[in-house]
Amino acid sequence: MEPVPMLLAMTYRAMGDQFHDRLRQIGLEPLRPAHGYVFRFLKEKRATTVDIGQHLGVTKQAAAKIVNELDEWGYVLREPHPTDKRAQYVTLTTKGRDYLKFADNLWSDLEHEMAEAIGETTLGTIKTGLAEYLQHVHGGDQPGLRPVW
Amino acid sequence: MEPVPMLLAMTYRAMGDQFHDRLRQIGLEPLRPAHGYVFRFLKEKRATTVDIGQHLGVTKQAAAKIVNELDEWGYVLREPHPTDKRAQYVTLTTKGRDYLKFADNLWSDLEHEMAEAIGETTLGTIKTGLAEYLQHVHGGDQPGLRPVW
DNA sequence: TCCATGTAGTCAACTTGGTTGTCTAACCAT
DNA sequence: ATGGTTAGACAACCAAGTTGACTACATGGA
Repeated sequence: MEPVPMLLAMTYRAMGDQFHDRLRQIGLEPLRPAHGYVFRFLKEKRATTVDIGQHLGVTKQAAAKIVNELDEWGYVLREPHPTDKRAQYVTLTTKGRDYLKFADNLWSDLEHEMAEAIGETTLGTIKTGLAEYLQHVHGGDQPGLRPVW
Repeated sequence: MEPVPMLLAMTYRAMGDQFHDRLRQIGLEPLRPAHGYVFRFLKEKRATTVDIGQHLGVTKQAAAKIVNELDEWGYVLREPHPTDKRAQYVTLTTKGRDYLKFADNLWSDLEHEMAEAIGETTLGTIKTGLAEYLQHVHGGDQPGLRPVW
C-alpha cells in the first residue's frame, strides 16, 4: 500500500481532474483551484488582497495577480475600504456567486459518486478522520492550502 | 465541513511540511516530493525517463530535468537498456537507496503519529477507502501524482 | 502635533518548473 | 524495405510564483 501522502495526492488529483473535465463539458470557464479557494474565502468574510494572499499561502503580489484575473473576468470587484484609504475590499459579483454555487453543486455530485464507490460510512470516516488530524497538527488556525510539489 | 478535496490538500500539505521539517532537522538534503516519488517508483520497477514522466504525470522533458538533478546529486545513474539502444534504465545508487530507506522510516513515523491522533482503524479506513476510490476511477493504471494548483 | 515606523497596493525584474515543438536514432509491424 | 512510432535531447516559451523598490496612507508614541 502506498504511503498516505501519495494516496492523498492521487485522490486530490483524480477528483480535481474530474471536476475540471465536467466544468469544461458544461462550457464554464475552467478556473484554477486557487480561484475557487478565493471564492470560498470571500463568501465567508470581507477580505483585502493581502488577506487573500495569507489565506492561500502566497505573497500579496501573487494574490494580486489572481484577483486581477478574477476582476477582468467579472467574478469579483474592488470596493474602497470604509476606513483605510490604502486598502480595497475584494467582493464577489453575481457572476462570482453563481459560479461558486455551481461549483459547490458539482463538488457535491462528485462526493456523492465517491460515496457510491466506497460507501457512505467510509467516506464519512475519511472526512472526519482527516479533519481530526488537521485539528491535531494545526490546532485552530488554517493549514496551508497550496500543495508542495 | 470543507469539501473533500480541500481536506485532502490540507492534509497532504500538513504531512509534507512535517516531513520536510524533520528532514532538515536531521540535515539531510531536502529534495522535493517529486524526487521522492521517483525513488519509490524505481525501487519497484526498472524504468526509463519516459516511464517516470508518466508515473509523475508530467512530460518526458520535465521528467528528464528531474532525473538530471538526481543524477548530478548522485542518487541515480543511467544504464544502457539491454534490448533497446535508444532507451536508458534509470537506477538508484546506494546513496539513493539509503535516502529512500531513511525517508520510508520517517513516513512510517509520521503515519504512526497520525494513527495515534485519529485511531488505528480510522487511518486504515482512510487508506483503503482512498485506494478503493482510485481503483474505481482509474482502474488498473496509475493516477497522476502532481497536484494541480 | 510631528515624526518614525509599519502596511496596502502596484510595478518591475527575476526564478522555477513546467510546456510545446523539433530533431535524431532506433524500433517494429506489415 | 519502409512507413509509422518511440526514447531521449535541445531549444524556445510560458505560467505562476518570488524578491525588491516605491508611493500613499495609517498609527502609535515622544
